Amino acid sequence: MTRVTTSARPPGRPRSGVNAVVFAATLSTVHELGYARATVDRIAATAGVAKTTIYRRWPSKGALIVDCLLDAFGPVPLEGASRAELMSSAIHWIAEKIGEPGVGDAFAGVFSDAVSDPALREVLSARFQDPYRLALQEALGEPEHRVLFFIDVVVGTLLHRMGMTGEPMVDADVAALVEMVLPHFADGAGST
Amino acid sequence: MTRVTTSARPPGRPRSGVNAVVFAATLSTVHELGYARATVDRIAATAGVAKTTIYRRWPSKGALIVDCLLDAFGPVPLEGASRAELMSSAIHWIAEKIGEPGVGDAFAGVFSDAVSDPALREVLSARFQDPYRLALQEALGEPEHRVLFFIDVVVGTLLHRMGMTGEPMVDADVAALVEMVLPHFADGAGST
DNA sequence: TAGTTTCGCTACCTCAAGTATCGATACCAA
DNA sequence: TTGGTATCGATACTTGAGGTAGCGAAACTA
Repeated sequence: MTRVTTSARPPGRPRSGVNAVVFAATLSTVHELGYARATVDRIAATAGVAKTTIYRRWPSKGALIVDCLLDAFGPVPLEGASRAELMSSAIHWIAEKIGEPGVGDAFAGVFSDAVSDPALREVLSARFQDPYRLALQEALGEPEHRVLFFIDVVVGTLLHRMGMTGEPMVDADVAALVEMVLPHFADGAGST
Repeated sequence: MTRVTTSARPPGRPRSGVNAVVFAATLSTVHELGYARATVDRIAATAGVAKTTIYRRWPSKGALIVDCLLDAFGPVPLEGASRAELMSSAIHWIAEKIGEPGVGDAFAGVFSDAVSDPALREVLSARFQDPYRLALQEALGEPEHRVLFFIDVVVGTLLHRMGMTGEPMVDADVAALVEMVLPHFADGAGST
């Protein structure tokens, strides 16, 4: 075991720490111009970075957006004494995140790209949805298909509003969403 | 009033009746290749029509898809003795339509394009969503914002499932969606 | 027969994703 | 100090798709 195991820094020039700058540039560009006009060229220019640098780190625009969203969302805050409080806070949390400038546009944009791009769909599902799904499964003690249904309803509703109107869902409607979803997922309800 | 009013056939060569053929070619191409790879070139080739003929009738790919969806969906069958039956049948109807080959892909695709294209969003909202919204408002006697919320939940959920998995929602989950939505829209409930 | 409009066809424009290459730079190890 | 390696920015390029322009031919009316 004379060789260093895994933590050895690889040879060559180290990467400069511009990921955070690129993420910020991505969100602001998407917010200003919309998803389709937020070209990688413009994002790179806004970040003060060469386009080739972005493609050296992310294999596609979709992968960049997914990483950017992962960075913007962070982990779910699964707080709340009761089951109802926990679900309510999770719904409000994601609604708030989707309402942040650029986040909802980027989410809806990459989601729509994924529809006709199986590879991107796999990335989106595995790297973005699965962590939240697993955390919710554990916190709620629900089987996988029920949590997937929960995510479909909450995220689908919020994205549909965002896509149809261009504006995030207002608080009153988010509250209505909570009121509608909670009884269906109360203990012992919705045995499907 | 010697001039012919409005019903005179316009001069020149009449348009050939290829709309139905183009719609069928659009759905089958989208079904086979997905939305992004269903280029106007391929759709035209499948329909046995020149690309310029398509652009003479529809100003953009998005407008073509919207018209194609209008043709595929047709009017909502608002049947049912009770209010619950009416909503249940409407939900099952749209779930079935979205599950038809090509329809869900086309819907999700044009929806995602609309996110970053305000003009297309306007077309989608005015020509596609509004007729159904008005019919539901009248049939249910609900105010506009409640019906919009209903549409967000139902369509958003179905499209999210379609976008994330590539497959339409199975019947059991559609039934769960009905069970979740109906109580919220029962008479006197959800006063938001 | 003249006028009008659509037809298919071909060529083209524009824009954006993604690739290739190059000299320069930053780091490590001998 | 010197070589090896991988990143950097910059520029140019390829590919693919939406959409347009212009042509002669065809179909209809008056």
